[in-house]
Amino acid sequence: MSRSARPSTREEILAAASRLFAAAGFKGTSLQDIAGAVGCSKAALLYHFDGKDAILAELLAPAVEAFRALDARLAALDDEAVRPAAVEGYVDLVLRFRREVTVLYGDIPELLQRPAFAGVHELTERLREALTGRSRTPQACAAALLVLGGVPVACMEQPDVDAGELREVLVRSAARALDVPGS
Amino acid sequence: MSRSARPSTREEILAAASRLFAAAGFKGTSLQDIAGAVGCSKAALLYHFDGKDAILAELLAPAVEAFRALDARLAALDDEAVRPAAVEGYVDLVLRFRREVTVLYGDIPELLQRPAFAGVHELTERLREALTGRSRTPQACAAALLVLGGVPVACMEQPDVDAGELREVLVRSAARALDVPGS
DNA sequence: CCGAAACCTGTCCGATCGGTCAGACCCTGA
DNA sequence: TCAGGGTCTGACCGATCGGACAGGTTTCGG
Repeated sequence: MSRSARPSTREEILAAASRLFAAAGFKGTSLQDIAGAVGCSKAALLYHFDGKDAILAELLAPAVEAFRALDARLAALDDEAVRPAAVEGYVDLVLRFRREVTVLYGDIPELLQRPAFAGVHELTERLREALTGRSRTPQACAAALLVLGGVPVACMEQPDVDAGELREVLVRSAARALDVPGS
Repeated sequence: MSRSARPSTREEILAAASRLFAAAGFKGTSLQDIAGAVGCSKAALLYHFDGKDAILAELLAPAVEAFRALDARLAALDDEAVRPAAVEGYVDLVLRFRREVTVLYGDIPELLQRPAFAGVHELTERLREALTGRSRTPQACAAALLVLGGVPVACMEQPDVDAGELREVLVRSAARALDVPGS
């Protein structure tokens, strides 16, 4: 009786939910969608899990725990050593839990497909090329995406900071990340 | 076109929708919520706009148009001049349309409040401090948020790139953005 | 003063959501 | 053989969603 020989329904549910949450977001995925992907009834999901939130919680538990472990590791370092360790640790964390992180942003793609955002995708694509100086090296692409995704977050999270000051520091940081000459 | 003597119902709807969309996301805001904030009936919204999507479209139209203008401006530049212009143009664009950009990420905060993400907010806060070396200068904070928001996007948008390679280039770009010594 | 257009409301609709429930179908150990 | 726990289903529920519709009220030009 090896418990992990065949994929149990429970594991199939988690796998399907992970895929669907990452593709269409948490809100954008209904229990019916998951049940359809697994090939069982919606009631079967709710037999194995105490609701939709419980599925999400179990799916993200390893990622959250790893985040907590990183936090504990960084807390033991002094102010000098903490910065490079935080950078490497964060990048590693995100890369290790790519799928889980994608769940967080999963609702955005569907939003971008609405008529209000018609053409924005192509604009973003060209902006990404402009940020790399129309180069295609992995280094340039990754840096461009870092700026593309980071600037809005930096602006959103600091709504009270003066726009002029924010502009100056963000342009400088972004240019450094991109290795733009003269920065 | 209506003359803007006092705020018309139509303008009140747009203002309330902008506020609510940014706070709770597009999906997270119902027509009933908007109507309640404005102080009118749900049917009144649908008299002034052809559905929920139309409200979003009108709300974001100026931002999309500005994005398009930036795209046209960048297209006329050569590969050398385009990079610094793209950086400044993008930062300016996002800062000018902070509210509109926030709508895109609006669904995330509510998601983060679910039990699955219990404690993650505090972890993120401490990680931000670690990335700045526990400093509080605006430059360091903005750079940390740029990295915090940019790394997941860079990982998500390049799912096929080898993790090891992505790790190396992201660590380097992030460290440069943060101005970490020895990068 | 009147009729039409603009504005707004209450009410209703079909669809879909997350979730509940009684019962049926196994498989297994006594 | 039968009892019982684990598994799963179909039917159903209340709530909420975006939206449609008929009709009432206000405003305004002729």
